[in-house]
This record gives sequence, structure tokens and C-alpha cells, in this order.
Amino acid sequence: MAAKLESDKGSMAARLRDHGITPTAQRVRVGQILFACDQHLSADDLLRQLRAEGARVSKATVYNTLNLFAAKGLLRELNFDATRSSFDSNTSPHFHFHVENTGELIDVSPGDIEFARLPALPPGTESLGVEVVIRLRRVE
Amino acid sequence: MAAKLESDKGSMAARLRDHGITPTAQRVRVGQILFACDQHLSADDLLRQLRAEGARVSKATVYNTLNLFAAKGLLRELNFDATRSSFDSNTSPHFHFHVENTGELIDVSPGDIEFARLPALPPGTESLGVEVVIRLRRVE
DNA sequence: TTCCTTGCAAAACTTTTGCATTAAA
DNA sequence: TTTAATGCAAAAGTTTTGCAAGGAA
Repeated sequence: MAAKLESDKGSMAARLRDHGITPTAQRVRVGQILFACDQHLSADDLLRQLRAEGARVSKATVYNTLNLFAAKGLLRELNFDATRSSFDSNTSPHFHFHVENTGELIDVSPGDIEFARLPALPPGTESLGVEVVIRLRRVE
Repeated sequence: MAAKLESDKGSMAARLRDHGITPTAQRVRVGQILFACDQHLSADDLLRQLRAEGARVSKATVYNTLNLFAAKGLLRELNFDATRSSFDSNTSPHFHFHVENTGELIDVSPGDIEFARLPALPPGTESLGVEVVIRLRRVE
């Protein structure tokens, strides 16, 4: 209902503000799409979805917004595909299966991988996280 | 010395032939650069290095050759940088540190990482390998 | 008002392609 | 000679940029 939509819009605006992002109409709409569920979207995926919903958004704004969200920690950029970047709307720690012959990307929950040993970091560096990708091929 | 260079050229040609690759002059030269040591090179890095050595090679051939070598298992393609692919001349199992604020890529030897638990694969898939990237930031 | 954001088109890049020429077998 | 590889320039795809117009505070 209308009240629900208003509330969603307002809470997305608040969420953006909490991350130091001025909540414009375009950014709120992008946020509502991205954070509806955990997903991996390219700039073009997102633009197509916005246009399908009748949103008035330019390509430049889609790129600006994705980069801004990623810089502010709302998204994580993924470079599995050599030709285009995707953005993961789930920024909590987790891992991925990457099916190379189909392009699929499947989440692995964080509890499903554990390390028995990790290397010491090179001097003068700090860790930003550990990424694990299990490369797969779909068969039969 | 000349004999040494001849021998290197010959053994690179043999190595390419072993992988089902017709050893042309350009491919041998590319192989000699790539496999001189373990390294991570982009197409442009490689083209620049070839040109600096005075090699007569086109951009198209550099791309053709990198893709061919990767398809034949002589290289592994890496997509850490969103804007360009790199190719790892070390195809044996190992992992990487990726220093995000400098772009550096540092090898982690395979013995330095051990898993205590790994997830079951999705049905209908087989594993092509596990990739681990420890994302770093250089500080101070 | 003042500063930031958007939209549009053009520019910048990386990578691929088409086709005539050249080299490998 | 027959087939495959190369070089060049143009094309294709993604992402960024410059600048005028519009929106937020």
C-alpha cells in the first residue's frame, strides 16, 4: 500500500544518510532495487531494470551511484567477469561459487568455509578481508 | 650467448608444441617474456615490453596469443582490476594478496593456506579449483 | 543562493573483428 | 600449396568525463 511504499522510501533515504549519502530520488530508487534482496547486478542490469520500471535515470547516474555506494560500503564490487563489473548487495562476509561456463554466481554462507591456516600479512599492510571463489563447471 | 638464446627459443617452441600451439616467432617471443619468471601482466604491459625490445608484434596478436595461451593452460586469467585483465604466468596452485590502494598483486604459496572446511558443491557441477584473495591496504 | 547531482553526448579505454598479407607445414 | 597466423584499422562494449540544467539544503 501507499503507506508502505512511503515508509520504504523514507527508510532507504535514512539508510543512505547514515552512510553519508545525500538521498536523491534516483539514489533511493536504486537502493530500493539493490537492497530488495541479496543479488549481483551489473550497471547495465540495473539500468535495464530501472527503465523497465519507468524510472527516469541516466546511464551516468547509474555508474555514479554504483561507485558511490561501493565507496561508502553499501555495495561490494565483484570482478568475476572480465568484461563488466558486478556489484554485490550483500556486504556481510560470505564467499562465492562461480560457474564459469554459465556465468552464474552463487553465494556460499560464511559458516561453510573455515581456514586451518592463513599467511602472515606483508609488513606495512592491513587486511580488508578474505575472498574465496570456488570455480565450477556445470556438467551433464 | 647465441647458443643459449637459440636453445631457449627452441625449448619454448617445443613447450608450445606440447600444448598444441603452433610456435610462430611472435608466440615464442611472448612465451619467453611471460615465462622468464612468475608474473602478472596485462595485454598492454606485454605489448609495451615487446615494443621496448624492438619486437614486431601487433596489438591483435598480443590479445590472440594471451587468450590462446590461457585456453591451452599455459596462463591463468586474473580479473582483480575491473578495467583490464591480467594473466598469471604461474598456473600451479597458489593464492594472492591484492593490495587495493596500489594495485599490487603478491603471490601466497599454496602451503600458507589450509582449509578446515569447504562446502559441498551444487549438484550438477564439478570444481575447477579454489581461489583465495586476501584483500589488503598499504598503510603508513 | 550555494553546492551537489543529473542527463546527455562525447571521449577514453580495453578487447574483438574483418580482411588483405605473410608465414608455417 | 594449403592452412593458419599476423597486422592494421575499424568496430564493439563498458565506463568516465565535460558541461549545461535541475534539485537539495
